[in-house]
Parts: sequence; C-alpha cells; structure tokens
Amino acid sequence: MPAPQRAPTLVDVARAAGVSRATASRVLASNGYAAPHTRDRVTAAADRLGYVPDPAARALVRGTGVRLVMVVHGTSPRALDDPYVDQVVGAAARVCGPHGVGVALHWLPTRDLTQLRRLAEQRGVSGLILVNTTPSVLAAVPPALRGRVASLGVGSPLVASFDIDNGGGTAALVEHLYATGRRRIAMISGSRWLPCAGRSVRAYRAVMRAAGLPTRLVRGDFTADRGRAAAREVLARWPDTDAIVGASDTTSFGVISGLSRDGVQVPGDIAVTGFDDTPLAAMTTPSLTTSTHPVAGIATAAATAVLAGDAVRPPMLFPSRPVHRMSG
Amino acid sequence: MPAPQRAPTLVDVARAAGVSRATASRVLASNGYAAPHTRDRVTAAADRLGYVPDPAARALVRGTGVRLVMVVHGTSPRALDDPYVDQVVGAAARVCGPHGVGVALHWLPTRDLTQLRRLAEQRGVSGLILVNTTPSVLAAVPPALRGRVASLGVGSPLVASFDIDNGGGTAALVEHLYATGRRRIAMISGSRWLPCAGRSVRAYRAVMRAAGLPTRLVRGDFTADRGRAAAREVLARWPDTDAIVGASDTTSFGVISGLSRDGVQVPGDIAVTGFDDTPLAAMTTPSLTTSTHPVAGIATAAATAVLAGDAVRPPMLFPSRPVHRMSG
DNA sequence: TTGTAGGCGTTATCAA
DNA sequence: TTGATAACGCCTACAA
Repeated sequence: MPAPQRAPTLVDVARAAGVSRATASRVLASNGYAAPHTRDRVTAAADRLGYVPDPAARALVRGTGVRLVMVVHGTSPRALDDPYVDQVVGAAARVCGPHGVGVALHWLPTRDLTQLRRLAEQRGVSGLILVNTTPSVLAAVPPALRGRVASLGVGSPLVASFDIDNGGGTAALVEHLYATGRRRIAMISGSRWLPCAGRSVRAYRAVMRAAGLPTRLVRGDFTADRGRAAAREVLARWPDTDAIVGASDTTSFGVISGLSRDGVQVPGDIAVTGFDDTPLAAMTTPSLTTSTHPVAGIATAAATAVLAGDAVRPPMLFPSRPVHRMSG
Repeated sequence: MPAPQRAPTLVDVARAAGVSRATASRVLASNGYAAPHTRDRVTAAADRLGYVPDPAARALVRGTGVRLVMVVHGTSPRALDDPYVDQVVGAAARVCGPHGVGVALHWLPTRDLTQLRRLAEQRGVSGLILVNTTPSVLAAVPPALRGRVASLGVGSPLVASFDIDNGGGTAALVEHLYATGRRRIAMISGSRWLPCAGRSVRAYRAVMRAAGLPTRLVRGDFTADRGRAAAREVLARWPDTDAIVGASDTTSFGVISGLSRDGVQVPGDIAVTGFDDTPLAAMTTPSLTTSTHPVAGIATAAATAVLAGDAVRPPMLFPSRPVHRMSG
C-alpha cells in the first residue's frame, strides 16, 4: 500500500485491475469496447480504490469546460439581487457536484449582449443557462454554443427552452376570481421587455374578453414598490375595482401593503392574487392566493440538459398551478 | 491572422509577444522574474488577443481544484431547501467566474460526517465552505483542508470563521423592546445544536438578567410552523407576555400568524421581533422589526478567502443591526 | 479486444 | 532574466 494520502488516479486503477491505462479509461469514461470480464475487474478496482476522475484533466483533454455559467440578463447588476436567481443557482449547484463542475453567476448587461460571445469562447465554460431571456438575447447567442445552452424562459432553434406556462397559470387565476364573483378585475403587469410577462397579459386579456369584461391594465416591474404605487393608480382610474392580479408575488405584496395603508380590505373590498408562490406567500396576513411553479425542478432540468449536452428539444413547459389562500 | 475561432492559448500570446511559453506564463500567472519591457509586451499581447487562461489546464498542473463546494450540514437533504443557502450559494457563485471555478452544493448528513474526508480527498475540489457548522463538524474537518476551508459560523484553528454577531444583534433587539416599555419578554430559540442559536439565547438571558427580569424561553427550530406552535406555548405558560423575540424571521412570521389567528394584536398586545431581515420582512402586515445581516457580504468574504487560499485568521464577526419596523 | 503513444494548456524546475 | 523540458491526469486514434 504505497501513496497513502494521494487520491487514486487512473493508473492506480489500471494497475490494480491488471490492465493498461487505455483500457481502464475506456471502461470508466468512454464507450469503447471492453470484455465483460475486464470491465468488471476495472470497475471493481475503481470502487475499491474510491477512484474519482479528475475533472480538470478530463476537461482539459476533452475540451469541455469546468463551470456552468448562469447568465442573468438585466439593465443593472442588481438583476442578480433576486431570490429567484439565487434559487435557480442553488438548484443548478446541486446537480453539479457529480459532474465535477460548478456554477458561476454572471450579469449580462442589456447594453452589451456581445458578452455572450466572449463567454462562449472561453474555455472553462462548459455551458450557459440564460435567465430573463428576451428575443434580443436569443439573437445574440453564438452558434458555437449549440448543445450547451438553455434558457429559463423563451427559447429558439439554438437554445433549449425550460419555461413556465405563465399563460395557463394567469388564466386559471383570473378564472378563479371570476368564479368567485369578481367582475372588475385589474392587472398589474411585469416589465414590458420580458416575454413571460407578455404571456400573462395576453392570458388576462383573453379571459376577460371571453367573459365580456373590459380590461384594466397598469404596467408594473415585479417590484413591491411599484406594486404599491400601481395599486393606487388602479384605484384612481377605476375606483370600483374588485380584484387585482399581480404579475408576481412581490408585486402583490406591495399591492396589499398599499391597499391596507389606504384602508381597503383584502379580500373583502378587493381580492389580490400573486404569481410565483414565494415561500412567504403562505405566511403573510392575509395569506396570498397565487400560482406555484416548480422553479427548482425547472433549473435542475435545464442544468442537467446542458451538462448532458442534450440536443435542443421542443420547449418544455412546466405547469403553473393556482394555490388558493386568503387574499383572493 | 490564423485560427479564427479557437480561443487563444498561452503559446499564441507568447508568439505574439516574441517570447517563450515559460516567460509568458511567468508574467501572466506566476510571480516569477520578468524584465519590465518583456512584461509589458506580454500583457499587451494577452489583452489584444483576449487571452483567458484555461482553468482546467491550470488546475491540472497546479493541483488546485476546479470547484468550490458549499457544504450544508443537516439531518436531511431538506437542509438544502433554504433561501439562506440559496443566497449564500448565489453570492459565492458571483465571485467564482473570474477565478475560473464554480460552486457546487453538497448536503453533509449529520449521520456521516466522514463525507468531509472524502470531499477533501477529491481532486477537483478547490475548497469548502461550511454552512450550519457545529463543533462536531469542525472536529471532522481533515487537516489536509487547511487553508481552503471556511465556515459560515463557528470556526476552529483549522477553519476560518465568517460569522454573524448574533449575540450583539439579539441583545440590541431585546434592549429595544425594553426601551419601548416591554417587560414580559419571551424568546423562541433556534435549534439546540446550532452554536449561533446558543449565542442568541445567551444574549437574551444576559439582557434580561441585567434588567432584573425573568426569562421565558421556548425552543423553536427556525421554521414558521414551529413558530406558530411555540407562540401558543408561550401564551399558555405566560399569558401576560407582552413581547416575543423570534430566533429567525421565519419563526416570527409563524408567531405573528399564530397570534393573529388567536385574535392577539401585534404589536398592540404583543410586540414581535425577527432575525435575519428576510426580503419580505418589510412587506408583511405588520412589517417585521428584525435584525439585518450582510449575508451576501459574508459569503463573498468567505468565498474570496478560500479561493485566495488565505491563512486562517481570527474569526471575522459581521454586525447584526436592528431594523425597526411596525411589529415591535 | 487490448496496449502504445501522443497531446490537451499550464506551470515549475532547471540550466543557460 | 530567459528558454528548454518535464510533468499534471486523462482521452483517443492507431496499431497490434
């Protein structure tokens, strides 16, 4: 038993199994030929020695990178200061260990989408996951990234999409409000430039039209502050409003906070719904009716696909399911 | 202009600068000698070519790993399902890119602390950051990790500590409650096994003793559900309680939710304080008085230290500053 | 089916 | 102060 401390390397395994490096490598990593008997001996030796391939060496020779970059698009670096981003990074970081890679977080300025090209060219980058994807971002994705880029949002023929069915989720909430007697339903939307926000708005419009009701739309930006202000705008323009659909939980927390400061009862006077099912949606008073999304599951799926180098498949739509609580 | 697509390598830089690989390497990475003139030429060439060292090659030859592992200690994998963990991972992921590494997330089961040894032996692991650190975890840290392990919590001679001044923060909150007239102050603590929870409890005890008041202590576990139940326990045992100090915001959200369901007014009847300044502490009704912590800053400091391979320094205590809102 | 040999991009140890 | 040169651990033609 020599080398007591050093981590076992491929040569150690090969020697222990009585084969050459190449054979051991073939069995352990590549899909090359190997006699069943040999295969067994090698895997047995690897297990016994607790062999773990060195990701650096592997990445070097294979030309694959060593880190998965989470690319968050936004106008300022503050785009990274978002619990949603953290959650997504956390989920990706969970699936990275076994692949011998890690997650890095990068802000992609709206002003300089060419950074995408630079990221793609970097050796060391095994793949990209796009967050807050817009059509312009998709357009800026260099072809060299094919097979190792995914989007948590809209996709393209080049970029695999792992998205939430915002339309369906919003529609379900609006229909729920209608079913519980609300008729003067307003919506506070998300940022104009985000495709997913557009889908929500369209769904809201569609349901209202189908019900023969007029729409009441105020632009928001996913922040609570804007939600608070927007709620007042709604009341100023349409004082008889009896429900407000927020584009995000955060928006709706702001809405409720603004309303209650103005002495408006929720849900007595106005019902409020959120979107996302933030952990604390269940904790507030009143608790927030919202739509829940398997965020971690989505990020996990995207990371797994990128790490596996899967071919681009048709967009994957994850469900948005309503959660009925006290606020609406 | 040959090789239009391939990322520039060290040879390219060397050739462009008219020096040898070794010299280029010395200038760009190591601290070796180089004539000022040479140095300039090499850096200029590197800039012009947009040279970025291949982290894999570097890690391979230097024996340094390629990922930073965030090790979260807990009894079940659900220890990873925590916004705090996500936030910490996100912060670390932000500082990783420039170093050519990424973050992986790993659950360290209380039952099997020997996993730490296995992690330490893995090539590919450049360093560890411990979360939810306990003395037993510290004891299980193998010496081989010296210089590349940090703890977000208690430390040891081997493990650098980046911690929050829970004691100071809690004391400030309790003193604030006292200053605003509360005298029958109860505390709902955190999990018994977490050192930081112990510090909070001690601080609470100390302030109460100094004020000549009896303590009212109920054990919590940082969850909202437990907070709700614990609030009722407090009321059952000490019906005249006029303030409750929660060990975490989540605990306190549960407390408030429980109290308001029982018709108790916050802060009218009972003041409630949290701990952590969760994003939504400001959004709830009533908004939560709590203590704020530079979590991202702490994680950033820890990650930076580990990536730099800093020597172990005395524990670094980050401030816990009270935020006065509506609940207390 | 297996082994030999060369190379991936860097760094570090020597001489020069 | 600089330049050859030998690793680092692994994969993959190619040859046997």
